[in-house]
Amino acid sequence: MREIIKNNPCKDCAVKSSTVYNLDNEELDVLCNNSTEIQFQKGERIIKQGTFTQNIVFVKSGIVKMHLTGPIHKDEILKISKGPLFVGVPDVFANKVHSYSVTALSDTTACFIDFSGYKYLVQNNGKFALELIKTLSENIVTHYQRCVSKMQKQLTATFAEALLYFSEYIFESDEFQIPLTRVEFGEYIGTTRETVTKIISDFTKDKIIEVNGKHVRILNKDILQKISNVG
Amino acid sequence: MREIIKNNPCKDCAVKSSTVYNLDNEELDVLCNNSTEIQFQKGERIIKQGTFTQNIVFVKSGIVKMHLTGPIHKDEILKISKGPLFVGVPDVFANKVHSYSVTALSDTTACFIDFSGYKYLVQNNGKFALELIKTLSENIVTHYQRCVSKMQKQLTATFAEALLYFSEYIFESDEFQIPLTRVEFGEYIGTTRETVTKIISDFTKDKIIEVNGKHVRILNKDILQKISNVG
DNA sequence: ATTTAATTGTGGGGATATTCACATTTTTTA
DNA sequence: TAAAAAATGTGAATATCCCCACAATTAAAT
Repeated sequence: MREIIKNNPCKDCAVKSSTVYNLDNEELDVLCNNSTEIQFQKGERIIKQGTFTQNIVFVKSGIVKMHLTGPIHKDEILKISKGPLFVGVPDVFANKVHSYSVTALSDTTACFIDFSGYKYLVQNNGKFALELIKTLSENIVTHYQRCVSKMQKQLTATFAEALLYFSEYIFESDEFQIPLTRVEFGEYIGTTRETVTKIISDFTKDKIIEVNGKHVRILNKDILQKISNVG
Repeated sequence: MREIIKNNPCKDCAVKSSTVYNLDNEELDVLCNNSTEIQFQKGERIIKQGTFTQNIVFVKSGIVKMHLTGPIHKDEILKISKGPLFVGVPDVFANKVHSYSVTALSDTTACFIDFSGYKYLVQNNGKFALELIKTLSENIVTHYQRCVSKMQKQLTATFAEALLYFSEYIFESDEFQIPLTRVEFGEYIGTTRETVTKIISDFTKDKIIEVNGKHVRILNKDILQKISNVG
C-alpha cells in the first residue's frame, strides 16, 4: 500500500517552496534529516488517534480530514484541508499521544519529519517559531468560529457552508466530487447520513444543486450563501 | 469603575511566580515595560470582540469567560477559566482584530502588556516561545475535544460536565456559586435559559444536586460523572 | 421604601433532527 | 462474473429541544 522513498533528497520539498516557512537550504536539511516520504491512498490513515507522537507530518499534496472519536464513540470530522500543510503539530507539543486522527481523502503524499529537527528550528529560528505561533493562533481562532457556527446554525445552513467550503477553498470550482461518503458528511456537519440525504434531496428539488452520487454542481451559489448566512 | 495603578513595579507580578514562564528579572522588565494593571468588576468586559488587538492581557486573578457572537447574532461562551493566565493571545498573532470577547465573571485583576515586549521575548527567549507554543497547542487540542463533546452529547450530559468542571477545576469544591446567569449557562452549554432551568429542576428532583439560585451543592458526584460520560 | 429592570420558573405547542426498518444501488472482493 | 459488502435512498414514528407567553422572584436604581 505504501511506497517509501529512501534517501529523500528534499531538494524540491514543498516546505521549501511554501513561502511562509522560507527556510534556507541548511535549515531544510535539518528538517529533512531522518525524514521519510510516504504515499497514501484515498482512505488510508496517516495519523491514528491514540498513538504516540513521534513525528511532525507534512502533507505535500492531497486532501485530508482531521477527525476524532468523541465521548459517545462517534466519529467527528474537525477539519478538511489540503496540502501543502503540516498536520498533527499541536499534539506533538501538547501531548505524548495524538488526540485526533488524520486520514487521506484523496491520494496523498506526506513527509514524516523527526520531531527533534522541527523543535531545533523552533528554538533556533525565531522567524520559524513566530510563523508556527501564527499558524497555531489562526487555527485556534478559525476553529472557535467554526465550532460556534456549527453549534448555532441549523443543519441546512451548515451543509450549505460545507458545500461552499469545498467549492471555494478545496476545489476552487462550482463542480466537484464530494470527497466524503454520506456518513462522513454527517460526521463533518454533525448529523446522520439520513439527514444528509434529505438535505441533498431538498436542495436538489429547489434547484440549488445538481447531484449525482458524489458529483456535485452548484447551480445557485447566491442562495447557498444566503442559506449558510441565515442559519 | 476602573482603577489604574501607574508605575506598576511588576516586582511581585504573577507572571513571575507562574513557574511555566520562569522569566528572570530583566525579562520581566521587558514584559512589564509599558504595562498597566487594571481592576475589573464582575460583569465588566476586559477584551471586546471586534476591537483592534493592541495588548496581551494577563489575568492575575479572577474568573473570566471567553465568548463570541456567532453567525446568528447569538452569544456563545467558548471557555471559562481563572487566573493566572494570558488571554486574547491567539488573536494578537492571528488577526488585527479580536475575534472573541473576554469578560470578568468575578472581580478580576488584569495586566495589559504591550505586544512588542511580549513579541520580543518570543523571538529572543526560545524557552518562552516554546512555552507559548505548548500553551497554544494545549488550547487547540482541548478545544477540539470540548467542541466534539458539546456537539455529540445531549444537553443533560453537557450540563453535568459543566458542573463537574466548576466543581473540580474552578472552585475545587462540591459547593459553589455558579458564576453565570441562566442565560449565560445556556450560552455556555449551547442551549436556552428555559432548558437550563428544566435540567436543573430534573437534577434536583433526582437528588443529584441541591440548588438555591446560583448556589449549588453537588450531592451525587458519581451519577453526575456517569451522566456526563454516557452522553 | 418604591419603582423599575433583570432574572428566573413553568407549561404547552411545534420544529428540527434522530432512530429504525427496509429497499435499492454501487463498490469491492473472491 | 458472481457473490458479498458497503453505501445510499426513503418513509414513519419518536425524541429532544426550541420558541412563545405569562407569572413570579430577585436585584438594581431612584
